[in-house]
Amino acid sequence: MKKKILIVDGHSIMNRAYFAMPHLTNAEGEPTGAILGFLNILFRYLDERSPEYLIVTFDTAAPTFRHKMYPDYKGTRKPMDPELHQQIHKVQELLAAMGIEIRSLAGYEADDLMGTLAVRAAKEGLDVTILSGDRDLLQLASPSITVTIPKTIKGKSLVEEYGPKEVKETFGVTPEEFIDEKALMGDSSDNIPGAPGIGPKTAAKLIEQYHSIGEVIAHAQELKPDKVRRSVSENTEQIRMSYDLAKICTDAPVELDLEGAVTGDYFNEKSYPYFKKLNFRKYLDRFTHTDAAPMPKESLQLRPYEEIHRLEQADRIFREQAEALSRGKRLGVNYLIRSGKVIGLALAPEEGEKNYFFPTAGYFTISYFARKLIELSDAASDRNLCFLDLKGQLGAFTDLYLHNLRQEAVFDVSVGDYLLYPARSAYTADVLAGALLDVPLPSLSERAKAAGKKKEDDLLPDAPERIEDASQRAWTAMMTAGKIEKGLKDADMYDLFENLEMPLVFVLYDMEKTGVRIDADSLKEYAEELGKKIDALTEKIYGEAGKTFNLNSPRQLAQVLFEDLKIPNGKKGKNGYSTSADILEKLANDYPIVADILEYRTYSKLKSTYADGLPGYIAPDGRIHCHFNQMVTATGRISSSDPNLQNIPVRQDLGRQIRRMFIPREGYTFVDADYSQIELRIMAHMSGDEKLIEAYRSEKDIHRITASQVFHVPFEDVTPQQRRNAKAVNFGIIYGISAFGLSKDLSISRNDAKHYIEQYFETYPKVKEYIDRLVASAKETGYSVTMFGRRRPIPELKDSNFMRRQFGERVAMNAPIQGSAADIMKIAMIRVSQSLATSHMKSRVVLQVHDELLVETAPGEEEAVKQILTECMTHAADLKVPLEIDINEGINWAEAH
DNA sequence: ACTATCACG
DNA sequence: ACGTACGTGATAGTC
Repeated sequence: MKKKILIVDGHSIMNRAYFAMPHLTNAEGEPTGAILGFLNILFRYLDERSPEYLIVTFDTAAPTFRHKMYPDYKGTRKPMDPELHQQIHKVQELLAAMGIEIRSLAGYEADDLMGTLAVRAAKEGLDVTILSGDRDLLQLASPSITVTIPKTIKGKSLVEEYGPKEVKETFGVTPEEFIDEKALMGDSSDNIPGAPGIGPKTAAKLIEQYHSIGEVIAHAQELKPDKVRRSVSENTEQIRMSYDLAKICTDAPVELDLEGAVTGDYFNEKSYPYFKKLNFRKYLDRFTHTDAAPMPKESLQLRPYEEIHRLEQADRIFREQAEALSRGKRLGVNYLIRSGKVIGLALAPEEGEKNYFFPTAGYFTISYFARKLIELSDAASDRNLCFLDLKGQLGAFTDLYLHNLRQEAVFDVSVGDYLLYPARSAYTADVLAGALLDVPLPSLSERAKAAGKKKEDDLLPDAPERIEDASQRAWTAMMTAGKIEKGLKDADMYDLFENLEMPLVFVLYDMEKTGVRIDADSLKEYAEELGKKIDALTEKIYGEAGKTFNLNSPRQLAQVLFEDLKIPNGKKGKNGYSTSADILEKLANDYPIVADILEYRTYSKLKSTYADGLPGYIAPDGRIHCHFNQMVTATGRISSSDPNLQNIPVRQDLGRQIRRMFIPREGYTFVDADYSQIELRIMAHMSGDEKLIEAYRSEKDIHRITASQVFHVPFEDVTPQQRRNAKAVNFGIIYGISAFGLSKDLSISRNDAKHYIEQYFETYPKVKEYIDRLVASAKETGYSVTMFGRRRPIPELKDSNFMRRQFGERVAMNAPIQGSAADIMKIAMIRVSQSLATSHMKSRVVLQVHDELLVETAPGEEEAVKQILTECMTHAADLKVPLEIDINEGINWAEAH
């Protein structure tokens, strides 16, 4: 077996990866897509073939010998996208850290370098593969040199491999003749002139007949037609020069250093920080050890932990830390919790060289921890008791103790960092340590993999990896708190953090802990009914289609509707026909099968997501405890998951039945309050448009008033159609208006939509000024701001891509409005929760759905709850228009809403 | 793991 | 010429 060498065309593979991959970024917002694509292509080959040697080549910026020969060489080439340029630098650093041989040569292109290295390696008896995105390299194919070109067809990555035989078969010329062909036809991307008037077709024909430019030129006079004959005979010099430009040099002044090119373990200590920074999970999982060498610039050292078993020792440590906290020093705290059970507590003191871990099993109780942490919170002189994802930690306290924890002493770095960077994918220790401290901290799942486990769940509850992880979480909280605090203060968001987001952590924890009761029996009955309807409809649809197929498969459905039944289809999307509701609705009147499918979709959604899905979340207490996520949305809203209780059906009767199954505990009732058009009211307030403000003060149907004013008709004469249109425009403004979006929503022409928008802005000129101001300000500062100072960075506004820039503008219009509404609701929630607590009421907020709060109300507290909700919600902010709510009581959620 | 679809505000 | 309404999460199918 011959030994194998892989020679990679760095630039061209990066280029290919850049255009094939979506725009990915790491935690710092730096582009990483092309690098990931590059690695995917590279490792696809390495994993499959395991070559003994590997060299990656890159071009240099310096002019090459070709420029001397022909100054216009590559003269028409556009400058590289800066986003790609940046990544080429980074991939070179990464490859170097991995220990991969990188070669480039001033005065020569990577092609020449590859050509030379390939020929020398072949001479050494190696089996050579060149990996390039570029067909130019095909001229190098020989019995021992294969040229491999990665291809992406419909998202699938494949490779094409060319030896001399494949080149001849595919292109009809030998590798050597490739050069001759190019010399004749030229190459616009490299600005190689070739023979004017001779394109790919003619060139191929000439080479097929004469095999080389020498022969073509020698027979110039015989060539036909006249045009070709003249072009060749008048441009012989230019053709010869083009040949020299096109020919890849195979005797560049370089040595083939096989020793440096030996392949090895690329997932090593040196490369770990680079992968960590890039945040490529796929490759991070390949590391078998996670003790990374520090980054070159890095001086921070990770700390070891000491496990404490003796009570006196623990008491002493807590005493010392209480004293340190009173002096303003920080302390990082992290409970190790595993499926609800506390395994231990980790502390990371600001002073000292080690962390501590206190295990529960046989040594300490959770009451001891809770008492000590309460003492620490009392001792703290500042918000210097630091946590990471505090809400996830509060379960380690029992209710009584939690009540005594001094909330003003705690700092949740995850929440703080979310305010600064609301677009991060996660706020875990490894992400924060990487982004803020430049420390490559392994995630727990990496630790698990390095310990030989398949996933982190396979680690025992008290595995050393988990303890180490807890210790580093505490450390990360302690270490990042200062930077985050400063960041928040510099951005004028500390008040928002202190008085809104931090108190909200406790409110959301309470809501999750309380949960909401659900009637499992009714849900089951409902599921059975739906099942019958679905079965009947399925049969009916199969009959109409004349065949059976999987109704849930959009692909198969599209095949049946648009190909078998030949129903006229709107348009083909990227991956075939769309079968989405808005397309099908337009066909439902003419085709009964389409109407049935829409009905089927409704039932099947209700059944799978709600009727069948929700029961799996019912806890032993008969209630669902969803998660209210505080660090997910870019705008400041809360999200709900596991399950999502913010998207329970309400708009249609059948779906709304599910809300009947959300019930209060025995003897209690539900009181539900929701803001009336809070976002439009915010817009009226922030724009200061007198007419719009007046409209809200009049307390009449706002969409009707809008219609009346925009379309110049008396209030009483507004038609339902006009009201609908006005409503759509109102929403459009909030979403970041565009004629296209509005036209699609209303199924009207783009011109009509544009006209509506113009009329709207004429009616409310200050709204126009306001949204223009939002965009201008976001462009200037790079972020949008809500009424309460919450920011959303909008890097899309600076994007080179027009579409993404447009998106940035819509975001700049929407985020302050949606975000201000979220701020106001959060203020209301905190006040409601505090009111209920200080008056020692038993009623509890159980759900929040963006503009709605659901309170499980104890008997006798109904009126008080209504009063509290009304007071807290309507006075959460002082706007130029009233903040109104609708409020109702009922024995289930549907009735209360 | 990604895409299409659809539930909510 | 480009190809969009803003913000979420769950499910099923397909790769």
